[in-house]
Amino acid sequence: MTTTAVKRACDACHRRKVKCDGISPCRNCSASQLSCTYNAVPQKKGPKGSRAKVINELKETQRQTSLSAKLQGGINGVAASATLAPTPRLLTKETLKACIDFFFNHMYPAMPILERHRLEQDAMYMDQNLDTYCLLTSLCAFVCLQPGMTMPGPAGMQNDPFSPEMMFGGNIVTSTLLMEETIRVRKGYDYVASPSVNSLCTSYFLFAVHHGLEMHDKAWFHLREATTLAHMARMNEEQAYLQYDSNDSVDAARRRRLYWQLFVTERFVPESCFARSCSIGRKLTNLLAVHMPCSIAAR
DNA sequence: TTATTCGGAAATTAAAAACA
DNA sequence: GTTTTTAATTTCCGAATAAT
Repeated sequence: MTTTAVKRACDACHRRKVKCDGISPCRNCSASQLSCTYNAVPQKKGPKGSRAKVINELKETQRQTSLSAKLQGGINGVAASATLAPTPRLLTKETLKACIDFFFNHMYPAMPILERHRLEQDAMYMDQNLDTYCLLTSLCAFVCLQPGMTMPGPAGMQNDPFSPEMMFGGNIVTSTLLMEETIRVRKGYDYVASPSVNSLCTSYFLFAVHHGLEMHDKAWFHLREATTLAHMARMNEEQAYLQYDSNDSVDAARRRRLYWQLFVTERFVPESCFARSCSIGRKLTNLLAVHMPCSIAAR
């Protein structure tokens, strides 16, 4: 009945949800004096992962949240802690993007434990996956503690649910908030049963954040937790990597680096070091530069 | 009145599962 | 291998709302 859909609508028509004629500049843009661009990168269509994945995830989160709502007697005493579900809009897309950028621009060489493409793919579904959500909140908590990291402020958009003040200590507040969010949401699902690489990274970031905040006992706890999870995932056995090497070399490489990261951190950032305040980022950079084989640190 | 916004139906696409 | 089923993404219709 109607005209056939154009294969690609321009950015403005897409936003406005109006029919685009697909030429440049399109009629709508010309009419409203907008510059007609086609910059948006189309998402991959079609199912991702196993078919039942989403439905099972939804079931699981529903089960967990109803369960935790019952179990939770109110840890902080405030209404906000009635559930272990993620706090809506705590972690904005802008903040997340800024943190991911900062991580890969400044921290990645010292911690090559994330793979950018995978991370960005995963990030799109963080609302559906608690494991991913925790990884991202802990990553942001860690990144926003770093010297030189400025959080995206209210200048651009006005949606700033936890408005990070651009002054001293502002990032510490944000970091603490995100760290607590990670820990809280983590209680809502069983990340120990079959530890994923992401939950390992989450523990590692929790370690790093606590360390940065001078909470050394808890830092140590999370580092040990990460190590324990790594052993549970048999990351100390070379044989365990063989299956990944053939199927998913990116994942295998990540596992190897992560294991080394843990190994080096645990060995060279012992309790004695906790007594002194030092920038974990700088320290690890130095340590890893010396102790990590190039083949592993490379990329 | 016309212009704009946006919920959501329909179409499109691609991966997973089923089949031969 | 090919076909079917299913899920994710896209376009854009048309009702609701805002502007004039």
